[in-house]
Amino acid sequence: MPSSLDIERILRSAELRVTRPRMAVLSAVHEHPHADTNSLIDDVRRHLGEVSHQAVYDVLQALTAAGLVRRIQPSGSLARYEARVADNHHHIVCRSCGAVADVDCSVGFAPCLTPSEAHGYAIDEAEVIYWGLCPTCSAHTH
Amino acid sequence: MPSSLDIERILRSAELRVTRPRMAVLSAVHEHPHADTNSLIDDVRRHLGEVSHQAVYDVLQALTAAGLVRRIQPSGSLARYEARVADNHHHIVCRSCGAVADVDCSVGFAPCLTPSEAHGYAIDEAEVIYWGLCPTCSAHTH
DNA sequence: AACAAGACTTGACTCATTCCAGAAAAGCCC
DNA sequence: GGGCTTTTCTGGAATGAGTCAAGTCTTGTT
Repeated sequence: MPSSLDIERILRSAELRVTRPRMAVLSAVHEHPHADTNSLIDDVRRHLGEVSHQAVYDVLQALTAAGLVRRIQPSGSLARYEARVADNHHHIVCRSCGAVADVDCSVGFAPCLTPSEAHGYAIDEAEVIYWGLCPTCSAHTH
Repeated sequence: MPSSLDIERILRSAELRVTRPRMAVLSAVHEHPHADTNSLIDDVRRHLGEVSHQAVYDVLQALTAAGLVRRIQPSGSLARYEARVADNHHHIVCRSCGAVADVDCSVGFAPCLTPSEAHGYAIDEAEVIYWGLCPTCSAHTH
């Protein structure tokens, strides 16, 4: 888990100003991968006291634009954020409880980046989401 | 394009009652693949006159539950529906205008259904979304 | 220390989607 | 076809994530 000095260094290396909300949000994303925006807001407030939700939205957008954080949004769930970026991994989402887990790329490097027919699109990313039931939920259905 | 008789047959085969809104919605999804809910509402009203948006939402949910229609919702766009189901195809989404195109499965049958490590999840579907720029938008950026 | 650019706060607002309760229609049995 | 049950449709109001805009405060710099 990155120390607050690490966090600061990460922000500076992305040429982002270092502010308390930004530190807190980036730490929160590192500590709680796949957390949705509301959880992050709660977590940030737990550390800093009152922070406007708008600030958190802004920060998340800035971090995403800077590539420090990745936004994922499986159908039907809220926006979630994670700090693992640039390593081409994918996600498993539980249909029942919405839990998210990481999966490494199944077919080696940038596997699915070549669809059979691209219709003239210039493709730059292949996002893979596996749907299923997490261990807990599949246990409950028996 | 299915005739209204086909549409009726499809509904009955799924044990759904045949109502005018359902016929209209299912036709609209067949005619406009990847249309969002509002476009579908407009289209249905063009054919039937006034129909409550609630009815369209209900019908879409019923059709989705019955497996006659598939709901897709790429990050940041509204819910979209398509009538191609159960053939394991994927989508290309334009980052700029949100246009959606179909792509057949890149690696043959159910390709990505085997992640390297499933974390105990029981996986039933692999959803792949390719992100990029559609021909029109990539032309405009030059 | 002071400046300019960039962040944060506040509060109102948008808009897709959902909830609710009553009215209407469809399917089914006779 | 008529009556009964069940499901669907209507209309309006509510929910809630996310956005906008104007003003104030910070950060990093000169």
